[in-house]
Amino acid sequence: MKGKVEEYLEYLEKEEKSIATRKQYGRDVMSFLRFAGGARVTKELVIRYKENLQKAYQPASVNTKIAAINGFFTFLGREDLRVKQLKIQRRAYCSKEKELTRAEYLRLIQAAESRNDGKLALMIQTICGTGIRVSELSSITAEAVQSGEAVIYLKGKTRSILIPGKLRKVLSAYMKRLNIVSGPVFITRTGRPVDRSNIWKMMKSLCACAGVKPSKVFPHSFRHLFARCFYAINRDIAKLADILGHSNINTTRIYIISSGREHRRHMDALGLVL
DNA sequence: ACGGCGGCTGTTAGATAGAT
DNA sequence: ATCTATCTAACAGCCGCCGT
Repeated sequence: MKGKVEEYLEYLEKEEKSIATRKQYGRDVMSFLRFAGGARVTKELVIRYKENLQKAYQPASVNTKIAAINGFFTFLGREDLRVKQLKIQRRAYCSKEKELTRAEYLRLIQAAESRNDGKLALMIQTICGTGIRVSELSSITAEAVQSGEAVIYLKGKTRSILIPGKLRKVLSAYMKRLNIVSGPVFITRTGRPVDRSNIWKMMKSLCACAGVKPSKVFPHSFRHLFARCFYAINRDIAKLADILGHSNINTTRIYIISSGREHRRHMDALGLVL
């Protein structure tokens, strides 16, 4: 089986799977083969592997690993070895450990300003003001700011998002100050778009100064804050899905599920317990 | 020391194929 | 036609090295 892994990866490439997927699958298949340790692969063995995974990983992670080896078995023509994924119930509320409030957001911006990191303050506001993903930040170009519209290509599709007027104004001023006339607005001294791991690091470094729990501060939490604020104001989930670039409303629902606190309040408000 | 940058593992967001 | 299971692609978190 080991010899077939290379072929499997080549096959995935021909199937136009992305590099990230191929790397993930390659790693997962190899870790299964290490578990098998050269023994003949049987359904029982695969099931035992699955049980082992469950002890060490989150259910969702177990499922990605199963997806990888299932694909491998199908590639080998061994459908009989495929195992079922774990079932996961959708959460009705999210933990408040991760839910960033508006007040905390403002404190973070202030913290960035006060340490003269205007770039970071603007990057955060750009993500939060448009709802884009951190990897989409490089799509915010000088051209996009001028036209007020950014075209984003990700997850195999393109979409365009609007840059709100106020944000355009502050970004223009920033660009003028740094003499940026084309290409991505947020660049490093080498001229390349700021790397996401650095954005992550910078955001975390603001926490102590702003008095915000670090667990709440990471690039995606600002996208969530955008979604919650948007929904709180106009209650239009279909429109929100368009802006976030979701082709499926179910995905959008993840963003607006109420916090545990709010969920509890709603349930108390029912008044069914005397 | 400090930001830039690449890379690794585990987790989650999000699209899609297939069942109902 | 809609919902769900499955699959895929990205993010989170972290580390280590590098050049300034």
